[in-house]
Amino acid sequence: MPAPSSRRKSAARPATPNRHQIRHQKSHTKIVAKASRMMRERGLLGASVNEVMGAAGLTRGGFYAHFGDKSDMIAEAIAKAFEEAQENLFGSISEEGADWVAHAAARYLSRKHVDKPSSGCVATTIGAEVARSEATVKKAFQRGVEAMLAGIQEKSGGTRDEAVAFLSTCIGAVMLARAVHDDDLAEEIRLAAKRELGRRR
Amino acid sequence: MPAPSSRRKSAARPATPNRHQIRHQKSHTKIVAKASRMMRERGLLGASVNEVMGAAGLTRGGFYAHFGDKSDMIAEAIAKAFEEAQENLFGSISEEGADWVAHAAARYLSRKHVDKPSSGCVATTIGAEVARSEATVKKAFQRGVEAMLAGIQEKSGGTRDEAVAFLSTCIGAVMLARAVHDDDLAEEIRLAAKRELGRRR
DNA sequence: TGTACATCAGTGAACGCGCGTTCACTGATGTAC
DNA sequence: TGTACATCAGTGAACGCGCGTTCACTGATGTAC
Repeated sequence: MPAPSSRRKSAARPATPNRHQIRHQKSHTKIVAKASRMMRERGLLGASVNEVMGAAGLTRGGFYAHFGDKSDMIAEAIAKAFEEAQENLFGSISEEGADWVAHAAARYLSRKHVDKPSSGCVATTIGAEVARSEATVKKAFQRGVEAMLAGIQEKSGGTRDEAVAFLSTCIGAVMLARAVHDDDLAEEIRLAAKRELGRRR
Repeated sequence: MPAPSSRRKSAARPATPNRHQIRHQKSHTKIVAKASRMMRERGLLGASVNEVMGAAGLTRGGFYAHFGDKSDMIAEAIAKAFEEAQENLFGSISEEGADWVAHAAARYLSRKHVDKPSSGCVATTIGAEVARSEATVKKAFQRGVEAMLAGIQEKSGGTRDEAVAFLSTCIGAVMLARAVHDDDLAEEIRLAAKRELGRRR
């Protein structure tokens, strides 16, 4: 759900927000930002309400003035995470077409992305948990995936099928590289996927 | 860890197991089997000791006669799950080379596999959780991944890079298809990945 | 401008619950004589 | 073959803990006169 955030029955908001509203909005933004990072670091279950609120400088009691339940927060955090990740991973690549694909693959399959899930792609860290979550969460996830696919297809100039395969390969490879025990194998997976995606032009 | 299963300091086992040992072994096998399914259905955290033991027809107290801690059980369950999944997904495909790839992709990316995670590939369901788990678990996962990669490369006759990309694409696509809200989009992702993998020969 | 009351965002203690783990135990099986 | 004791696998109550959620509250801000 976008944001039924307010306690009130929500009569149309006045043009200029007052200080209560500003404070609420700032807190809301901070909670979602912290949730979106913590979620990627520790998973949906690992990002507990108490800890997310603490990271945002608040206490747990205030949570339900912002969200109906934990799933609502997760849904917002997913939307935020997709925006951020799409910017980090695919933003400011000047090339287009086949060259874009190679650059995007190199960015997605960079050592940095594998090593730092907290600012990376949501799909690699919580995809499986989303699959077991309720509709609100799955819908937010779907919107993010569709945005990524649309972006990939536009920039790469390829088919929809190619965009799907590209994203799937990226996600699978990063997840495998993170899950495996030895760094050598992790690197091998990462680099193999990067080479394979770079070859397709 | 393979199986430090016994309570005793484990003097070499006698050639013929007695009834105590048979019972213990049967329970052990059943616990691991239930864990391996439950884990894929609900995730590592979702497969609680209590519920796994209950599913195996036992009570929670007996758990620590079989495993040092929950991670040990998870590690064994992962090994079991990889064996089972590799048989289900890639077993008995008579074709070889490029034809094997198309058949294996069709099997991995089947509607059935997407709809039934409990007997499917472990990587799609718990990969991200494994990445956050301790060494025992990651090592078991790694062994499974290496076995799959070796199997793929042998049967497909392709390069190691191609095997890595193939597996990554399969895993990413199935995870996405499960996580997304609308069935239409799920099917699109599944079929797109299947078509793309089938084209490569 | 000054006062009295309403409304707001956030606090912190409390709730019921399920988690992983421990431990004194029970009843079946194995072993020694 | 029969008896006494040891050893086994599994039981079930109990532990401390963190979870999501609720609620009476506090102090800051907004509003009416």
